[in-house]
Amino acid sequence: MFRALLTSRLQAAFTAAGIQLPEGFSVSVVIASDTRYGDYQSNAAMTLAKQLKTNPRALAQQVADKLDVTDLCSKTSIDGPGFLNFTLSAEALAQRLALITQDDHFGVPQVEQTKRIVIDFSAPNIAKPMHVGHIRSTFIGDSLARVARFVGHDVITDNHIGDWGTQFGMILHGWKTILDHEALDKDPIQELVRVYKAVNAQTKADEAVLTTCRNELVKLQQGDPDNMEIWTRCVALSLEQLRQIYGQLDVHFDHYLGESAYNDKLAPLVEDLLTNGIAEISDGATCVFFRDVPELADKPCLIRKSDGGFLYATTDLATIDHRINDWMADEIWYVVGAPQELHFRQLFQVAKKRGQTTRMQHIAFGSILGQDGKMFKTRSGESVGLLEVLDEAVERAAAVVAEREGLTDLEKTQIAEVIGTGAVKYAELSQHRMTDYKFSWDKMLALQGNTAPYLINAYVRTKSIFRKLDGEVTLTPDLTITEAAERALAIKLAQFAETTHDVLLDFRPNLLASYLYELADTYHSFYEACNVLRSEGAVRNTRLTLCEATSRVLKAGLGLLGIRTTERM
RNA sequence: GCGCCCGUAGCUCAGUGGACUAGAGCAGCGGAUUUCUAAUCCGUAGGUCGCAGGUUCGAUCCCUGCCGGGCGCGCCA
Repeated sequence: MFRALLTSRLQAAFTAAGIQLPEGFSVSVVIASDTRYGDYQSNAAMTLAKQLKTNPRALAQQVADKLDVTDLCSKTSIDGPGFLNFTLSAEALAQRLALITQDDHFGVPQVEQTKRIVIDFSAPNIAKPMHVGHIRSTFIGDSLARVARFVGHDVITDNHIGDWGTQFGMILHGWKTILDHEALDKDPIQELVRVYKAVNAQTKADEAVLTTCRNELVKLQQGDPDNMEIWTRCVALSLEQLRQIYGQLDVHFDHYLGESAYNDKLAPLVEDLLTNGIAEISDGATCVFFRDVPELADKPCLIRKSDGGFLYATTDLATIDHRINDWMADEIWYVVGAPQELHFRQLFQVAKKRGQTTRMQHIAFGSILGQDGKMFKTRSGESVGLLEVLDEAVERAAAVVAEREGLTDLEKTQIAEVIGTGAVKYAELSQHRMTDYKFSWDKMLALQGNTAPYLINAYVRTKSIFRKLDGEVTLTPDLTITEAAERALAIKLAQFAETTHDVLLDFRPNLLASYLYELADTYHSFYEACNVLRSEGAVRNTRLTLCEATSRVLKAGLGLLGIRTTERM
């Protein structure tokens, strides 16, 4: 990619100019923010001059004299207080373009060191419907998994479903007293939710019910056959429904290892921690204290309740063991909401105490808020169901597709599905993961402007051109980039490589989303300015190559966001 | 009380690892098509980048304080 190439060339120029780089100083070249001066820029001379207390422009000149980029750039310049600017040559761009149309990875370099990365995301609870709150973890996690795989990592996706929580006390009691079997056959989750809510309400009114529920839970945890059977059925029913939703979303997991998978590991784990002196008993509960970590000094991590029950952190620790010991994970990424930041800091500290050096990363994200600006309450309050959102999205897309001509009903249905779900995914992924946002139907389901259909439409436009060619696609290396719109598109296409790698630097799919939007925007402008089919010779060939490259990058890029494309719309 | 995150156009949000006019979308206004299918394009209008200091040649971006909002802080997950 150009950024990496220019960076190493610039680095070499510093060395050739005999300039000693201070410890920790790295020469950086970035895509130009102001394209008036060039396509790439570096402020290395300015930042270095500051440290060395010399004149930045003079330093830049010294380096520029030694810079050898004639094979990449048609022009380099020193501007303003000492910016080094690079303008790519038409030849270099043309070469790059050809590569994008041929390379399996569209010119995106593979990582030098492949890592085995376990990504933990989505993690819905059994016996509860997925709601909009699951959108973020599911889509961000899925996208990061796709990007990590694409650049060469060995990724394991694991859905750590909540199949062993205290909610089962209520469900078990409800199952035995108020379950409607007919309703269960019809819509299992809906019936389980009804039961759960009903019992939950009972416990509020009657303490005795709460006690009964607790007893049911204890019996389950002790392996009571009846309760185990009910639990097994609940899990099976829920999983079936979950898989269906994931299928619709095109999200796939290598494993569905829920909390229950670690049940028999918890007691030995806690014993082990006590034996090693990592954990201690405090007020009857088993805790790990972090007295040497100031910010956690008064925030112990609880791993066993005074009644002997295990906790969230206990299961997570056992899960870490499994991922490290059995899966040989080099890294573990947790795509979980920001409110759980403290939990993960504690968890990682415990792992550290246990001598585990695997890199663990909490990829946090902000909350989806209701219209009142407060978090959707998953426990008591109402939230919007994920299925409901998807159905509505597909419906709205279908209304638009219905007016199109030349499409069969089946095609229309498929297009509406791709566009509807794509719109929902894009609405999430185009947003910075840390910002909270208010849930809005209109935003989530918009089909115009900066949305999935806008990007898919650009792809469709590339496809329709090749359809008109009717097989006559003979792209030759004979490229001449002359028009401004052609050049702008070529440069955008080349930046796919940088963007894809940047996504993983800070786990931000929205960088890719906004890149793809810009690419589509640039393509739409190119499309208006440069007619492809009516042009001739090398110009036509160049434009066709641009279309082909755009087509490939859009499809691949959207694919990395988990968004599918259609050939027509 | 302590900690974390956020505060950018009417609305919803990007962005900036320091450059002259801070970007999109939606909503508003004005244009473009007997097309390579307009879910498009072009133009226009709209912001003292929460407030106050500090560092710097230069800060929306870094530092400090404050204000506003969200979330978290021992037996839920």
